[in-house]
Amino acid sequence: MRKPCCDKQDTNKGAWSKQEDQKLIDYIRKHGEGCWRTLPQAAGLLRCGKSCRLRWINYLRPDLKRGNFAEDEEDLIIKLHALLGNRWSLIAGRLPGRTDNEVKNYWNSHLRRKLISMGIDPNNHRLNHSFPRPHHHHPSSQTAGTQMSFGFIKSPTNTDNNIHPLKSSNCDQESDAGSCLENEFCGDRNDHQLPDLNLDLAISISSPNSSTPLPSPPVNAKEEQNLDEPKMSMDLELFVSSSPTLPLFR
DNA sequence: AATCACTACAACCGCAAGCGA
DNA sequence: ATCGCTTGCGGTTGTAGTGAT
Repeated sequence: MRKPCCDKQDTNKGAWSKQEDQKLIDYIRKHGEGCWRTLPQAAGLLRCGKSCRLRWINYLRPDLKRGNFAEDEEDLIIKLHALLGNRWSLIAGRLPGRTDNEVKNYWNSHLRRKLISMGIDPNNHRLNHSFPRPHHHHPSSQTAGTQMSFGFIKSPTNTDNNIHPLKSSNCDQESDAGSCLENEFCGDRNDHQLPDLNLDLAISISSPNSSTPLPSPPVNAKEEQNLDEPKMSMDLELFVSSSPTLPLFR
């Protein structure tokens, strides 16, 4: 077993009781999210600040959506994962009402498996010949019927922190993920080496009434949380330029 | 009915970044 | 510059729930 994160003997651990939840909610309603270190004592909770913060962010916050992920959310997570890797907080920042923990769990329990079953390596979003090959992609053969597009691959020598876009995701209009990937990566193209490219990520609202993308979101995940993002399906748009690479992430 | 295997998700931990003294 | 504290992130674990045998 691991060592406890708090040295205090008298802090509760494990599942939260309703009374504890209520104390935390009441305190934050009155005083707002403040110093997590001192919050437990001030709120009368026998928990460490870290535990309170996690409970609030992942479970108690009033703006959480909860419930099943919609198809467009799945699609967006996959696209963002291809672009960002395991930057769960950044990915969650693009999904209103979702937390990094929720996205991470959903990825690990659903989406990873889904990609693997389609013959796609979830680590690099490539067709993986050691995984089960996708049968020739009838949309109906996909469990959720999700239309997905994967416009990105990693260079084989790169880590998650260095993922290259191969092409913007315009192939999703007529083909599903597998065939899109096949078009992109069939043959020996897995060895393709790509130059460093600058990425500019933007979300646009795929509502019939709004055809113009929103301005590029701030790169800081905290600032992203403050965006007044409409709760509707979104399309991911990538702008690839040859300008010097800008720091996108911390 | 009992047991086992698997899944989903809440919660924990260690680490690193950020920031002020 | 560096030290200590706090916060936030990502990886991992624990466990309740559910289906299969």
